[in-house]
Amino acid sequence: MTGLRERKKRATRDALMTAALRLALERGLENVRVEDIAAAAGVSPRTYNNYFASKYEAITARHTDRVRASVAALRARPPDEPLWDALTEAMVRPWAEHAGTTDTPPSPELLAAIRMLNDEPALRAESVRVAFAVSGELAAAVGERTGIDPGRDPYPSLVAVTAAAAVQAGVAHWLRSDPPVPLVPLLRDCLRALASGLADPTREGDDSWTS
Amino acid sequence: MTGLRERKKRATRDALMTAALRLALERGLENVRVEDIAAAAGVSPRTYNNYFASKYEAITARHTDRVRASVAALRARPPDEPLWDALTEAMVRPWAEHAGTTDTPPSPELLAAIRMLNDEPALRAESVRVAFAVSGELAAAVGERTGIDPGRDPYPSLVAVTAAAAVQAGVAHWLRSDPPVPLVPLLRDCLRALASGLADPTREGDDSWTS
DNA sequence: CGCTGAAATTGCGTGTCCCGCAATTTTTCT
DNA sequence: AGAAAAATTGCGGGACACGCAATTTCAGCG
Repeated sequence: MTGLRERKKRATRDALMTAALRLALERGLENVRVEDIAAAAGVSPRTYNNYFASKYEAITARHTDRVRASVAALRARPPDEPLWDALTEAMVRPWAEHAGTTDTPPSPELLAAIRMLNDEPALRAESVRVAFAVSGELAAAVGERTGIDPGRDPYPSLVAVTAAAAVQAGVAHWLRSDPPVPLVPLLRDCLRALASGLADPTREGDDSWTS
Repeated sequence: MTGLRERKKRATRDALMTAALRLALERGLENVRVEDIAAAAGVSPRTYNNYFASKYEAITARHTDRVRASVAALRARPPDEPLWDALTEAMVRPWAEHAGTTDTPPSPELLAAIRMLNDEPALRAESVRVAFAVSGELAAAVGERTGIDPGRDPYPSLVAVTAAAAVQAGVAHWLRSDPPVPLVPLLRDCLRALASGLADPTREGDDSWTS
């Protein structure tokens, strides 16, 4: 039972996020001012900055919320599950829900949004900033799961940051793929390749990319 | 034989970089304005923005130039060298030159600079922005070396972006390490772990971290 | 119900930043 | 030496982020 206060805050935040993303997609990123977003959400420009510290935060908020969800997803996996199984599921899930499966393609608007996030340098910088901030928590979760102290051994941080990077690379490749490739299997491939060694496939003895 | 024009441009760019970093270290990042940097370098504030598009670009320029150097270093490696040997050398070299070896510790000022780059969110964002921009070229270099088209196969991008991430993680761990750990061997360990699979060391069958 | 304290919204002002434009100075080339 | 090209500079505007204080809105209680 949440009070009216909290519900209103969430509604305002959501309205700002939605309006910001919609306007950015309609007009292009540089043709949107903070004033426009605030007006579209029905609040004052000053209130905008009470919710988001920069113009780009609101636009990337949906995406960065998904990233944050990955950490929670990892913590929600059964503790005895092997690390890379749990990590793969946790990283893939936020994308699986929205980006469609093999037979249900992603909505054009979502695709355009993700594309904009990857093409606009300012938005890339913002989302990567959050990704790195979150990677600390992700490393902590990996540390708990493996029993390795992230302060003493770089392994948890290494796993967290490279896994996040692998997802980034996978998404970027997905956006460029022609003909289109289903995202979720691609992400699984990337994470599997990461976990089993990124051996040069032009040399002998590796078959992780032939399946 | 370079003309006067080009030499002067390099000199002013270098003066701006140096002044920006020095002032940021002396006063703290938020207590330095573009006007101050320009004054310290002996140019007008307007000229500053002819060289750097943002206040933070100049401060991170030394570091981002190092990152760019990694790509050139990879391209300079002998073409028949195994991928991960070449990649490790290319990624480590820019750090090896400045961050000291086991017996020659890094200079305190450089350490403070790198620490600031990792602690200040604005500088992190700027350096990561450049890192990702460069990672495209790094992926291209990996593609050439392996003969794999980055547009068709995600492998080159995956290698490039995860290797960059591994270096980031290594540097971050190095900054936190107490007692201090020599950086170069640590980076080599991180890249070797990445290349040979980030298997969970708490499970059996992996010895890459015991050497 | 009405009151009181807490929390959120808002308006205003300020400092900073980034860039377009045109004028001026500096370098290069013949 | 003089013309062309390039860099520097001053000016001005647009936008952004934030501190501060006033106002409005909500929550809890007698």
